[in-house]
Amino acid sequence: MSNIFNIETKNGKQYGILFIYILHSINKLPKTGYDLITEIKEKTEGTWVPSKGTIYPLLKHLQEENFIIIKQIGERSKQIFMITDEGKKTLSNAKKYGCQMEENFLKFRRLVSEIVEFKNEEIIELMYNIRMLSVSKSKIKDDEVRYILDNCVNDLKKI
Amino acid sequence: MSNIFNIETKNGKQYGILFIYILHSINKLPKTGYDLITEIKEKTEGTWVPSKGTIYPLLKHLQEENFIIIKQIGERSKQIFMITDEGKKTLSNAKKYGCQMEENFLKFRRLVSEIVEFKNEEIIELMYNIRMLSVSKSKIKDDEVRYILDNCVNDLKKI
DNA sequence: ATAATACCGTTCGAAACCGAAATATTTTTA
DNA sequence: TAAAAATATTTCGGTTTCGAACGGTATTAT
Repeated sequence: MSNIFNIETKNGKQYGILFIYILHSINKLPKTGYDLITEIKEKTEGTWVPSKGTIYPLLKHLQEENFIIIKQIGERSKQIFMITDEGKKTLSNAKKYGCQMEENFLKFRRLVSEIVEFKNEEIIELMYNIRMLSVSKSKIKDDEVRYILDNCVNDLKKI
Repeated sequence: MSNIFNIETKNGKQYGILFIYILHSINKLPKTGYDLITEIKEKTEGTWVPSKGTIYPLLKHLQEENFIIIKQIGERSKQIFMITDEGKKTLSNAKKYGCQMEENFLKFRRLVSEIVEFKNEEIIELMYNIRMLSVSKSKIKDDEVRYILDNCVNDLKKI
């Protein structure tokens, strides 16, 4: 399942979603490993809670690769990490491929739709197209996308 | 990341997405391990390709648990699997919790959207409504749902 | 004042999955 | 006609992630 949540840049480098999220989050505000676990848990309402056995080794690795450094050490061996210039560059580069991740996820989700949602393959495909188009077109004309989706909701309600 | 791709039934049983997909797909048409790998690869356009090392042991396990049996053996040691009554029951039971996985996806997706800087909560919410309405309304009037979704796709394409 | 909980990090065995290598046969391509 | 590709399965070492156990301190609840 690695391809679904990985980004692969031009030079063949692969970054997992946790790798990217850590850089993304620390870029916004320096924080601890404990903070990151808590934040992800809250933001996904408990559906994704990376293990300590995953977070702490990965933070150490990010340090070794010079993407982050320890900004300060507080009480209880608290280690507050901050992003480096190298980390910012890597994050920025990875985000260029963010739509790749989005598309992969939507493709995977389409398969899941077949199992748990719709029996009609045509509707599955239509839903997939709406999702894909919404993401790409909203970058151009956000308002129009929202208007169209809102109309769709209203039409569906009338059934 | 187990919660995102698992369904957990009332009695605490957990089923992975691959487990469920295999039962779902074989329920529709008996097939081989090779067929399953190929099918998943095609349907997700290459974003998810379970490994042979994953599929074949899992098929063996499903057999041992009496969810599937070998319907026939063809050329090249081809093993065609079909679902059992026990398998159908388990599949049916798991599908009842399908919406659980959908909810998890939505929550996880919000985090992914933050990373890729697709910040439009309103569009995500509208998409969620469209999906919910489509599921429920398609049970009543499949044709009308398809018509409305098709119109939506066409409108989005015009942007 | 004490116990429970929350806040911190480290580490390693187990589980799940991957991917390569191996084996084999049939079909397609050059 | 021979080579390449596709169809098939098995297996196992390696990788990734988890989760439990461990160690520790500060805060909150009883």
